[in-house]
Amino acid sequence: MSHACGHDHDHVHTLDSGRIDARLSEARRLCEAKGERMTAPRLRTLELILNENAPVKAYDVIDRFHPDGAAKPPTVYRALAFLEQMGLIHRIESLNAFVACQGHADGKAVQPHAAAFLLCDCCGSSEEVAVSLPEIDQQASASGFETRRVTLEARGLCKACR
Amino acid sequence: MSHACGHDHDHVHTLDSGRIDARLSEARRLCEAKGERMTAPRLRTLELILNENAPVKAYDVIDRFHPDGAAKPPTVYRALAFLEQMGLIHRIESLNAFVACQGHADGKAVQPHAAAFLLCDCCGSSEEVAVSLPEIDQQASASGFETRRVTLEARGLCKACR
DNA sequence: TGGTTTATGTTATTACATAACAGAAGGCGG
DNA sequence: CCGCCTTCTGTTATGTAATAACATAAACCA
Repeated sequence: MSHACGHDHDHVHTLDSGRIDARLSEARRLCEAKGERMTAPRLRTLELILNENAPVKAYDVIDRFHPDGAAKPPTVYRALAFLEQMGLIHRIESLNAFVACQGHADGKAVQPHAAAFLLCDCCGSSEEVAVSLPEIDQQASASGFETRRVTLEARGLCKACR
Repeated sequence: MSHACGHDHDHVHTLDSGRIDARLSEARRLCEAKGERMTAPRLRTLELILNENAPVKAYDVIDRFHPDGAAKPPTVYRALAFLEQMGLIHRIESLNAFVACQGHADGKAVQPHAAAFLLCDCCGSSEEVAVSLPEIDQQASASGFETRRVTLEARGLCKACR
């Protein structure tokens, strides 16, 4: 896990394969429950995102998709759109990248939810946190604004990198 | 001011030229005060952003830069980076666009600040609101995370479009 | 005025994302 | 089982966003 800043970032570990398999199975079940199909490209895309516990670029998924050679962009972008709709991944706007939803890990709740992210500019790690936003809700109502989706991303340095 | 959704959006008005001139002068003064140079391409870029009171795409600025023909991308991207550093514009991550900072309008405070945005998906208008984020600050400290910059963007429908 | 720093001009390339259409696979009523 | 419809995938091409690298020019300053 080498990085732009030159450090090793041993603390940014990958999930072991058993853990990933468990989350892939869970994703399968979730889709089935919603009457949606968890197809091969969707599963492969999710697998590649779960392989990192940091946001992954679409073109990294594209490049790693096949053992020999890359996938075509639409294949992956379509899978990403689907996985996002299912609530299995989140798009990180400030990075043009995608990260697995932490709400599905460790048997936590599987409800779709608004999420906030703590994004380390040094090691690239991502932590998903749940927050309510009373102030912006209030400002929105005051303006007569109907909020549909909120993006909340904090960029900075994680504990290990400080 | 026609838009993708097919409406006219008369409520998304442009600033009159006197107002824009005032804000350009104010921007000049701000740069002078900071010992920075408000050059022609920077001023022109700011002018084009002030012409809309909605987020503007970089390539729209590029296309409109000269009366006859477009500017080269680096010219505009460099100006945008400068204006953002000066706190005169904000980047809207979820739109890949830039909007003038409202904190400089109407003689309000000129301090650099974290801002939140209410972004209408129908008419494209943007409203900048000031909010504090006690919950995410708290979550960040709990994780040992040092926040440097926060992106907060609410997408939805403005009062006029609802 | 000459050297240094900062900004711009220019060419080229890289990164990110989707349109459009053809074909395959799954679902379902007959 | 067949035919139809819908959904998903494959493929080509293109559109959109952003930056690298280096040459030139302008401002700053000793």
